[in-house]
Amino acid sequence: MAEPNGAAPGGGRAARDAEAVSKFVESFAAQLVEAGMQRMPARVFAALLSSDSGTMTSVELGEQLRISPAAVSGAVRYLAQQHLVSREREPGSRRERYRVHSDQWYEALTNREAVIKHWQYALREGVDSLGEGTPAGRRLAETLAFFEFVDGEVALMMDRWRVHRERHFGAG
Amino acid sequence: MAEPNGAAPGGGRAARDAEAVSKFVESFAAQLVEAGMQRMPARVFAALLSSDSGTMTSVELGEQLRISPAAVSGAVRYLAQQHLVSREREPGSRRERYRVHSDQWYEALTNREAVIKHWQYALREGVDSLGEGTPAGRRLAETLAFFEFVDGEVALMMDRWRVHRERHFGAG
DNA sequence: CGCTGATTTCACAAACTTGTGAAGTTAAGG
DNA sequence: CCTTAACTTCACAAGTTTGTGAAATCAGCG
Repeated sequence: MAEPNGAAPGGGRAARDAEAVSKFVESFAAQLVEAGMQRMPARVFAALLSSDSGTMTSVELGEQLRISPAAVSGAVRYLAQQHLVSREREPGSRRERYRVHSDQWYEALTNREAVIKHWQYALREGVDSLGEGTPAGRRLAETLAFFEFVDGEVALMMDRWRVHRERHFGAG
Repeated sequence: MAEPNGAAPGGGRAARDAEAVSKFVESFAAQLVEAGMQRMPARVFAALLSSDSGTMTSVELGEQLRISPAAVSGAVRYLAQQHLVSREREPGSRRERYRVHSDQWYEALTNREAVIKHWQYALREGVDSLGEGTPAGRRLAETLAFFEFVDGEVALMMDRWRVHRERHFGAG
């Protein structure tokens, strides 16, 4: 049988408690679902996050999560599109490995670039069609200003985070 | 007929272009849906946002959005729970008004207090059950540190926003 | 180049969500 | 207290989403 998570029992380190891992995976996935991610991508992502190597194959994911290859395929496609995981072909094998980059995933969380732009566009439309001078128009203009403010602030915050991270966790 | 949005035609100001308002309401609601809000709450909220007085009655909402009283009821209950709207009883009437506080709603967006706490709890559980010393445990610890960092930064950012807002929009 | 194992695509059944009509509850005003 | 308008609750039908099995496609390797 394949050894999930790159930690082979008897391989020099105590075997991971499969049940504890699974418990974490499911509860973390539940958080992701609550935050709007679909169930399968959430579970796959959580499983990858909790693997020591940060990579798992399709088969390993299917076994840990008890889902079909089709479900793994769909989840991975979604995660790759969102830049939350990358795909690697193992040289000399037709097997693929999916990898989570620990430092990229939460950056993606804050990279709402496209999303923020859509909000700003919708709000600008609103200000125009309701009229700048109307109370409703002014309310929307203020909301728009808030988004513009946040947009800039988040970029600065991430710069500070990288410094903070460097200090506490060493170079990436 | 009830006059939606508190702007009575012939009441001294040009009548709002009902179709333009509706177009904005639906497109803004679509953004909210994309961001994870259910359809009805999103539409009700967008309608309130685009009303001049910032308040609408159940009947007005039902007419503008073409939905049943039951749908209005459910949507409003959800929005009130999320502190996105408040309910007011008109004195001397059995009719209720629902109000959006322009400055409260985007604050609520960033007040992920409860949500952030859940994430932090889930991640701490994960660090514990996977082991602080393992690669996976370290990955989770770093993610947890990120959330803690963001938590603090967002609070500071909102302080700066209030100053910025005061300057550009005058006192609330 | 065909064999074979890995991954993807596709149609569908099951499960879940959503909004409605209708009945039920509440409270203002006679 | 009875009437009646306003709001809420509830069961259900319609619509949507989700994950699966099976078939199809892809890519090493002999």
